[in-house]
Amino acid sequence: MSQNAFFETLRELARCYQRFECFAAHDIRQFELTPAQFDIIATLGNTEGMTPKQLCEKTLITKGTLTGVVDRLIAKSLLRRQQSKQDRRSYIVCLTPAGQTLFEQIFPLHVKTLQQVFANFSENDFQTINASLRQLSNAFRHPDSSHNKR
Amino acid sequence: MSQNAFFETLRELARCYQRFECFAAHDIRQFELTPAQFDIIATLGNTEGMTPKQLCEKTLITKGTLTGVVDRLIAKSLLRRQQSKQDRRSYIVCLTPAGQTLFEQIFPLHVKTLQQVFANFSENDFQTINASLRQLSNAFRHPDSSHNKR
DNA sequence: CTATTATAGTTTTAGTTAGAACTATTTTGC
DNA sequence: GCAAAATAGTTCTAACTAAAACTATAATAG
Repeated sequence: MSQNAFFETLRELARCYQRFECFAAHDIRQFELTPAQFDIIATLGNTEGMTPKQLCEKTLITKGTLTGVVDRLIAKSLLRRQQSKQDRRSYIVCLTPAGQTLFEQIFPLHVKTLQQVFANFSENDFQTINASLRQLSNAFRHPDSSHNKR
Repeated sequence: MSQNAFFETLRELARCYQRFECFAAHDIRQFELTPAQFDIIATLGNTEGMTPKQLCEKTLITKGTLTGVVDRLIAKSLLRRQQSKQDRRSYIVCLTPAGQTLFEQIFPLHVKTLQQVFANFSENDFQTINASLRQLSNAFRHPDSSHNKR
């Protein structure tokens, strides 16, 4: 069983991710947003807007899911759709003024929380952690190549 | 912006976890199970069964969710509920013979896949990665203590 | 012993999720 | 230029998700 050291690692990975989600959700819920909704708002902040396809790539939300998340944010008047001139299948999603205002409230606050969380991390810590995460990520995209869309 | 090195790390964490989920789902779906269902089956394998509470702790599935997942596995005749004698609020969940058979098929196969994925990882790699993940996890349970249930 | 409090599990709600099938448009190959 | 293939987004389905409110039972405190 000791040759299956990956069990421990996978458990740690899942726990780590879940704690992060749970932790981040705390800040976010105070503004009546869900984590997915926050992800979209934060991604669109300080941009001229982008297509759903670009949003999917940046946020790791899949396209079928994105439609619904964007719909709900539009219903809250935080986003709007803007017709694209190059491609009639597509459009640009961007923040409304209300969305912009919300972004300016919530984003700095969230950054501040994270700065506190990571206050004791050194440059070197981050490099080690990133290397670890990349090594893991790469392992998961390896075998069949029929696996894995990301 | 360079002082906010954590952005990169958080993105890597999310990507890593998602790739793992997506990767693991591939094996699992071939047996008509969802990741959450597999998690339960794998946890109950080689045990005498356990209470929902214990299952929640081991699998990171929350209690409200667990009820539904267990219900669906019972509907597939892979699990059964067994009344507890000590506590009438509770019961024991365990594999049926069919569940046991499925476990014996799918679990070794999944382990084998993972062994391939991690074939090039050394003992030392795992230690480094685990240390990284624990450092991250600990950061997320720190601040208010009002955060974080896990 | 009884009232209070805690715990085990369920239900409800609103939302996210992946995957697959679908529509509309664009791009490509011949 | 037109048929075939690719791409952008939507819709549909089944399931998972967290959180909160709920029911039933157990443990505790006075």
